Amino acid sequence: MVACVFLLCHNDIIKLIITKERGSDTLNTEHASSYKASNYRTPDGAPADIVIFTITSEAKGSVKKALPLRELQVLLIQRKQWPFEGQWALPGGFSTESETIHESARRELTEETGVSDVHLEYFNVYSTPQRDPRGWIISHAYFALVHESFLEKRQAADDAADVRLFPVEEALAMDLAFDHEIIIRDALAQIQMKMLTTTIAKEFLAEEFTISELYQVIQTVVPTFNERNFIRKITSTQSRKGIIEEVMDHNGQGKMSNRYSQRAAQLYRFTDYVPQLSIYS
Amino acid sequence: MVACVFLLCHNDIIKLIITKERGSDTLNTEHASSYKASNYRTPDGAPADIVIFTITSEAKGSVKKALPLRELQVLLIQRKQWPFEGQWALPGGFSTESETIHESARRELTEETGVSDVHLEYFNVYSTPQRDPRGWIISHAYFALVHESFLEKRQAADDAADVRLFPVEEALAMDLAFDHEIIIRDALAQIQMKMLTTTIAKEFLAEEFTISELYQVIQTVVPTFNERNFIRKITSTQSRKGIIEEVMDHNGQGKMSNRYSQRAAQLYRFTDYVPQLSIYS
DNA sequence: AAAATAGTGTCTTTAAGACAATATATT
DNA sequence: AATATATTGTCTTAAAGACACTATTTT
Repeated sequence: MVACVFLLCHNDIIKLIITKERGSDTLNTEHASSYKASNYRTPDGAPADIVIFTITSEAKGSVKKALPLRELQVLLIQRKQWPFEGQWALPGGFSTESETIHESARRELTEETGVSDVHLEYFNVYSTPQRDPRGWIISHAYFALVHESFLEKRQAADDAADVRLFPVEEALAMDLAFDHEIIIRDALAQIQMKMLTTTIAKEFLAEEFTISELYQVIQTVVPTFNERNFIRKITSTQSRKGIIEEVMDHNGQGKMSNRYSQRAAQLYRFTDYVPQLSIYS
Repeated sequence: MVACVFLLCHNDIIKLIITKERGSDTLNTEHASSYKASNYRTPDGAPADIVIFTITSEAKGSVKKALPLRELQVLLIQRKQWPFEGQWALPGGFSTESETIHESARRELTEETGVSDVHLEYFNVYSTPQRDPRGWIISHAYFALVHESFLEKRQAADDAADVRLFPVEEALAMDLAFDHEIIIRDALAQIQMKMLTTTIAKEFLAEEFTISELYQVIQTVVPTFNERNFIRKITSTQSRKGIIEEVMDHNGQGKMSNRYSQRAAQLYRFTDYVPQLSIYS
C-alpha cells in the first residue's frame, strides 16, 4: 500500500509526501510490540554548510617594522539562483548517500579553498522547520580554520566577485541567506571557546611564530583576552610550558625573527601536547 | 521531467530514487552560473538517538553508614522488529518536518524517562553509508543526564524487560544494534570531558550534596580523577570557590548531613557561576 | 634621541601538594 | 575503644599578578 504525491511548488523544486508502511519505531512500551501504519515524510536533503574562517594581516603603512593589523574574516559566496538569489551565503552543498556528511564537508572545503589539509570541525545541526524554502532540509554546520596564505592564491586565481572574505562583524550585520547569520554567530562563539581551551591558534599561524603573533591571534578571535604577563605564563609556568617550545637553529641557539620588530624575537612552535583542562584540579 | 522508482526491499521498507531537476548548489565558480540537471537521492530519515546516562547508588550492605557504591549506567531498549530484532539499542525516533531535531529528541526523552526538565545535549551526527539497513538514515546523537530518582519510578511502573539500565562498560561489551556502540563510546568520552570542564556533575546530584558525594560522582564518570586535596581546592581556592557554596540553615549556621557518615558533613549547592577555562591564563 | 617591540627583576599574594593530626558520631 | 567519614594544621614549593626596568634595533 503505497501512495506518492508530488507537489510542484517551484520549477526546480519537488516536494513529495510518501505514505509507507513501516514498523513503529516509537519506544513507548505500549506500542513496542505492535506494528502501526504511519505517514512518513522524509527529508529533502542533508547538506553541510561550512563557516570558513581566516585571519588576514595587513602591514601598517606608517612604520616599516610594526605588528600587522589582524582581522578575523569569513568566506561567503553570492547566490546565483533561487532561493535568496543575490544574497550572500555560506559555502556548502548537499551530501550524498555514498559518503558521510564529514566527507561531503571536506569535499566542499577543498573545492572552495583548494587546500585539503585544513582544520575542519563539526559543531551543530540546524533543523528549524521552514529554514529552507526548498523543503525539509537539515543542515550540518562545520567550521574550518584556514591560514591566510592558503586563500591568497585562490583569491587571485579567479577574481571572483561572487566569492569573498568579509570581516566577521560585517558579515553578521549583512542580510544573509537562510539562517546563516545564526550559524556564523554560533561558529564564532565556538571558535572563541576553542581558541582559549585548545591549541587551534596554530591553524592561523605559520609553523614558527613569535609570542606577540600568538598573542595577536588570540586577541583577534577573542577581543576580551588580555593577559599582562602573557610571555611569563606561556614560557615559564610548568603546567603550561609544554604547549609551545623554542625553535633552535643548527648551533643550538634560539632561532630569532625580526619581521615585526627592531629587537629580534624568539621563534616558537606548538608541540603535540594536548592540554587537559579541569575546573576541579 | 520526473522519474520515480520504488524498490521494495523488505516488506516494511521502501527505497526510492528520484530524478529531479534542481539548480546546482555546487559553489564551484565554473558551475555557479549554469543550471545543471542532477540525480538527487534524498535521505530516508533523520532520527535522534539519545544516550541516557544515570548514576545509580547502592548502599553497602556491611555497614550502616557508609558511602554508597556508585555506577554509571546507560538506558537501552530491546528491539522488537527488523532490523536488529532482539538486540539492544539506544532509545530514539525519527524526527518530523514540523519540529527541530532537538525537539524530537526532547520528546523521545520525555517518553522514555517521564521527566522533562533534564539535561539534554547534542554531540554528533552519524552518517556512515549503510549504517542502517533500512536506507539512508542520518542519526543525530544526544546525551541526557538524569538523576537516578527520576528513573526509579519509571523502572517500577512497567517492569519492562525491554527497557533496562546497563553499566556502561557492560553495554559497550554487548552486541548492540546499528553503530550504537560507537555512539555510546563517543558519548562517554564527551561526558568525561564535560564532567571536568563544566558543572554537569550537578545533574547527577541532589540540589544539596556533600563534598564526598561530588567527588564520588566525578570519579564514577572519570575513574582516573584523583585529587588528594579536593576539599581544599573546591572550598578555599579563590578562582574556584565560586562554583559551589555552603548551604545555611535558618540560623545562619552551616546545614549539615550525616546520611553517609558518623561526623556530619557540610552541605553545598552549585551556584549559577559558569567557569571559564583557558590554557593561556 | 625617540620609537617600537622584546624581554627580565623583584616583590607580594595566592594556590598546589603532601600528609599528619584532630573532630564527631556510630557500632 | 575501634571505626568511618569529615575537616583542619602546617610546611614547602610553584604560580599569579603587578609593574618598573633593561635590551635591541630602526628611524
